[in-house]
Formats: sequence, structure tokens, C-alpha cells
Amino acid sequence: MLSPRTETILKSIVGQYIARAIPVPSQSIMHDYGLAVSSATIRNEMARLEQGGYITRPHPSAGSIPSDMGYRYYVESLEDIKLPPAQQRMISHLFHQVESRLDEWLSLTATLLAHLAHNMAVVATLKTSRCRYKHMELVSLQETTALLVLVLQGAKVRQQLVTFEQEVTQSELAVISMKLNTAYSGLAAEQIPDREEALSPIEQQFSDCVLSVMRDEDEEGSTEPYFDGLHFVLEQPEFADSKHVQALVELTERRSLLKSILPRILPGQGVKVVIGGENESEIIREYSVVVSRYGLPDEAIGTLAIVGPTRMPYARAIAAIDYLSWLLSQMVARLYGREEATRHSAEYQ
Amino acid sequence: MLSPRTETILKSIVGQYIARAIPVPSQSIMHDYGLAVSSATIRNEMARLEQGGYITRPHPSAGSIPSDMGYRYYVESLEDIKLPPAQQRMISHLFHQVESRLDEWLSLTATLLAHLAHNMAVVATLKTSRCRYKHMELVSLQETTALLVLVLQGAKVRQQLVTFEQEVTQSELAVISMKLNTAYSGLAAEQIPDREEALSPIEQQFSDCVLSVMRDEDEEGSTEPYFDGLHFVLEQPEFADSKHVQALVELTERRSLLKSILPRILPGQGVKVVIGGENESEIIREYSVVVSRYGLPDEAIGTLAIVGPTRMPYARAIAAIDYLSWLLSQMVARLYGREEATRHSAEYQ
DNA sequence: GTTAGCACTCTCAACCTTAGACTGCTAACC
DNA sequence: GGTTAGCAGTCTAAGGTTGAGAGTGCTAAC
Repeated sequence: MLSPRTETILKSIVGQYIARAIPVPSQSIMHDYGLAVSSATIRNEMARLEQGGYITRPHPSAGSIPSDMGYRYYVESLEDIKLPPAQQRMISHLFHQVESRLDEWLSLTATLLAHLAHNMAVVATLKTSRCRYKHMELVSLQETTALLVLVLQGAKVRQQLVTFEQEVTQSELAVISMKLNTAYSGLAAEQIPDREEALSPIEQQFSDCVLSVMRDEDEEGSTEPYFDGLHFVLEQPEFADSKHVQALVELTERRSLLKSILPRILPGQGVKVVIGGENESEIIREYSVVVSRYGLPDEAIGTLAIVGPTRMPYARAIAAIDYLSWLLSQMVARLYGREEATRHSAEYQ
Repeated sequence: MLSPRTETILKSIVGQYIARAIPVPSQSIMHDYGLAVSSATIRNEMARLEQGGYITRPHPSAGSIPSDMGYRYYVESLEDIKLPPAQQRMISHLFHQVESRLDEWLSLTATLLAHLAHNMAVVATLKTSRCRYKHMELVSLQETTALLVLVLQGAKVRQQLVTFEQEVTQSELAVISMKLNTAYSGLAAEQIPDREEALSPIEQQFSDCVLSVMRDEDEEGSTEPYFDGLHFVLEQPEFADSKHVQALVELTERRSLLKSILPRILPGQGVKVVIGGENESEIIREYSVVVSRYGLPDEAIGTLAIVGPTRMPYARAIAAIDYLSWLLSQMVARLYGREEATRHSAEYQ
């Protein structure tokens, strides 16, 4: 347990280091603290903080920089930070101006998050817990080729080319699609039988195709995530040497790494902060991640994250993630025809 | 004009510098050249090359570095480099293994280009010179919301949410879509009238919606380009200081910059190389760009590019771009139901 | 518990110094 | 004339030195 004064000093150190990226000397803390005590007193406290593991020093007689533990203490002590209402209104306004399409929203979210937190933002697309057949359409492209357009619940559309042995006309295709639409409407992948007597060979071919698309969807869950703001991270002094950026760049280019940044189980709701060495994955031990979920619980879940150096403006990042995950959930709920998102609906607006 | 020997020496300098990134001393050239002359002779030639502007030196008594002009000479002297047939087969095989979808191909192309040239690859999506209506489908999502799925010629699918005042049933929607499909099939955006007597208000609403999507498509032409291989560029010694990477990162994040890397008019066909200062845009004067088009001339055109430091493995980059633009054109031609791409069909396979 | 004061530590930049890598030049050679 | 050996000269890169400045730790007094 830290005394109130020690705590104030720690917060001052973290705040200043986040802002200026240079080790914080006792004098600056004194100024920040309001001149109530001298720098010598503060040095005594600093010695205690170092002992406790909250700060370290680049060398024995230099200013303080927060350790992961120091950042953690700072983050825990932040309470209930919200984006300024004016900013909330502006953002909400923006969302209602762009096209009503999930991908537009996600891309906008990535950009906004990156700019609000001045760091890299990652927006992973919705993963429907189990996708459900809604509707299918067949469009003849050539005599032996058709485009299968599959609409899943939640307005997700997937398309797939299908080629077949003999010629099939558009009207034949219409019959097939009508038949499958009637049979499969509302079903999940595992409710659709692999093989069915009632289907002709060509109908079976389309059915297989539908099934494989739906299974792909269930498995991978999503398309490419949206990234923005890598350049903000590059501007940070700790990344002047481009070696240190490698991990981030690989993150954007190797999609498989994405899950490594997400803490194994995201505890239900709310914003989670993972600081430096707390990360499970080796590659991003130098970074902090602020992360939250959005979407409809138990139905369609996606992830928002901000990734940056441990020296990150946590307050802003948390506020931004919190608001945008709420807003995005609202939008998704409307898209899915659900009227109200459950959690913290009272907190905003 | 350079004498044959001077030319050989220049090529040796460029080749070695590309491979090793350190100024090339006269001795290494001698070894490369096959010991026919002494290093002193080569130094004489080097003096001439420097005079002519083909090489520079970091300081008066250091080895040679090619100038933009030196690289240009080198590139012009490369003749007809092809990917090894084995590699061609492997790549072609890969293409036939992934799903038959344009986005899969483009993403694969970006990855392959990046790995072949060890640099960043950019694959801009197809821009249909003028998109044409093929088919439309309406799927009821709620009583007052429907999803409009618009299929354009070339198997491009766009979706858009539509909401309306009063309730509309799925069967009513079916009637509307059938009517518009009959009326608009094969038309380009400007052939569709803005307003038509024969349409009911609700039909008019859908018609407007179709038109706006098609106009968007004509204007912007494409979705996000595909990027890959930024990490290769980061590994290059010239980018150890991350300041120099800024331009590249902004390129990947600010889509508007994309056109700045493309030379204003890409001279019809074939691969074009733009070296360092030859670039029109200030931001990428430090980089070289190897670029080509793919697709169907006058119908659907996209761009492939490799971006990296002027010290780039041009031979490999050119070979990779050339082959992949050909292959991708083939695939697109098939997708569009055209049987044969016109140009250099004899060159490969 | 707080503070003034001072000795001490460490960094950072500037400045040498030296070894080593290459070239430029000159004079001799083919 | 082109080519070459040899050597002086130029530059870098690394290591060592120095001095100023920043900031602390400690001690003794309050």
C-alpha cells in the first residue's frame, strides 16, 4: 500500500513520462506537486518507490521511469474516464454520416481510435458465434459458370464462383436457389445435412458449396482486420531505431499474430489493459494493449484494440476504446435488428 | 556512350551494391571482373564513371555507390528476365489452389510479389472502366429494412442497406428486383435514367440506390489495395533509422498517396521502372517503384507495384511483376469469360 | 519527518588518436 | 596510348579522454 503522497508522486512520474518520454527528475515532480515539499523529500519517496518496484532508473543517478508495475498502479487508479461529450457527439455524428455498412464503420473506427489515442489501432471484424443461412442467390455468368451469392444472418454477404459440367440456364438456377432457400432458411452449418436424397446432383453441388462457405466462416470467423495509426507509433522516440518496430509491422502483416495480442479470455465486458511484460506473447512484451469487445454478446463478437509502447496515454486510450466499443455495439445491434445493447446503456447519451 | 568494359564495371558496381549495401571498392570489382585488369585500371574507369554521373561516393576516397542514373543504365541493360520456369509452375499451381475469388488472388499476388522481390508489394484492385449492371437481389432483414445485393459485370458484388417508411414483404421485394433486373440488365450507370415514370416511389428508391452504388464504383473504382512485405523493407540497412520508413508507412495508411507512386500515365503495357528521383512525387524520391498493369485493356485495369529502396533487386522485381501481371490477367480474363488475354500470350507457357 | 548542501555518479557531446580501408596520383612499363 | 605498381593522402570507425551538466544519495541540521 502506498501513502497518498507517494501515490501522488507515482502518478506524477507516470503522467510526465507519458507526456515527455524522458526520465522524470525530482524537481519536475516538485513543480507538478505544487511546491508543498522540497525535491529532497521527493527523492526519499522515489527511493521507496524504486525499492517497491514501481519505478526504475536508466542509471543509478538518473530520473525515474515507471516500470510495468508502476503503469499498472497508474491505470488501476484511473477512474471512469470518459471522452468529452463534444467529442462523443462529433464521433456519433460521423458514424451516421457514412454509409450504413459494417466495413465502413470498422474502418472509421480504426481511424478514430488511432487518432484519439495517437497509437496503432486494430479493429477485428465481427465473429458470429455460429453463422446462419439467410438467403442464397445464383447468378449465371457463363453457360457453365455461376456466381453463388450467400447472405448470412447479420447482413453478411459471401460470394463464390461455381462451375459445372453441363450448361445451366438462369431460370434453372432460379429454381435451385428457391428450393435451397426454402430448405435451409435460418439453419446453422451443422444443421444442414451433408448429403440428401431429395437433391439432384447439381443441387447437391450448390449445397456443398454453401456448406463449405459457412464452415469457413464459422472457423475463421472474419475477414482481414482493420489497422490504422502505425505512423503514430513510428513517431515515438522509443522507436527511432526501426528494429523495435518490426514486431508491430509483423502484426499488421501476419494475421495469425493477431490472436497473440488478445489476452486469452477477455473477461466478458469492459476495457482491459495489458501492460508490457504482462502480455502472454513474447513478441509484444515491449508494448501495451488496450482492448475491448464490441457486438452482441453470444451472437456476434469483435475486438477493438490500441497497441503502442508501454508509455501510452492510457486515459485517452481507455476512454476512446470504451466509447467506440459502445457506439459500435449500438450500430451493430441496429444492423441486426436488435433494439438495445445491454450493458452500460445508461452511461452514454 | 560507355565502352563495353566501362559498362561491365558499372554493372558490377550496381550488382554488388544491390547485394551487399556497402560502397564497392575497386578490388571487389576486379575479382568480379575476372582479374583481367588491375584495380588501378578500374579506379581510372571509376573516375570516368563518376565524372559521367553514373556513380557517387560517400566521401572522396571511398568505394562507389550507383547514382539514380547508374541504376537507370543498369535497368535498361537488363534484357528479358524471366522467372525460372519451376517458380512459374509453382506460382501458377498456387493460384489454382486457392478459391476462385478475385480478392484471394490479389492478396496472394501481394504476398508472392513481396517475397519474390524482398520488398513491399502493392496490389491495387481492378478498376472497371465503366461498371455494368448485371443483377440485383433484395433480401428482407426486418419489416422496414432490406439488404440490396448488387452484382456487377465481372462478378463484383456490392451490398447496401436500405430502409423504407412502410413495411415491405419479401415477395414484394422479389417483384421489384425482377422488374429492375429486366430493365437495367447490362447497362452502365449513365444509361440508367435518374427518374422514370414507370416506377413506383419504392421502386424509384431502389433504383436510386443502385445508381449511387454504381456511381461510387465508377468514381473510386476500387476497394482498399493489398499490401505486403513492409517488413522486408524495414530489414534493409538503409532504413535502420525509422524516420526513413515514414513515407512507406504513410503510403500504406493513406490511400490517397497511392496514386502518387504511380507514374502519371502508365504507357500501355509492360513493366515500368521508376528510380528514386525520377518519381513525380516528392515523398518517394528515396524509393524505386517497379510497376505494371493487369486485367483486360479498356475494360478492367488494376496495378501491381513493388516499392523499395533504390538499391533494389531490379531483375527479380521486374521478372516477378512481369509474370504475375500476366498470370493475373489470365485469371481475370477467365473470370470475365474472355478466353485469351492479348499480349505476350506466347511468352509464357 | 523535512530540508539544505555537497559530494558523487553518470551521460552526453566534443575532441583526439589510431588503425585500416580505399583512392588518386605519379612514374615506369608494355 | 593504355596499364600497372607503389605510395602518399583522405576518410571512416572505434576507442579513449575530457569537461560540463544533470540529478541523485547522503549527512547533518532543523
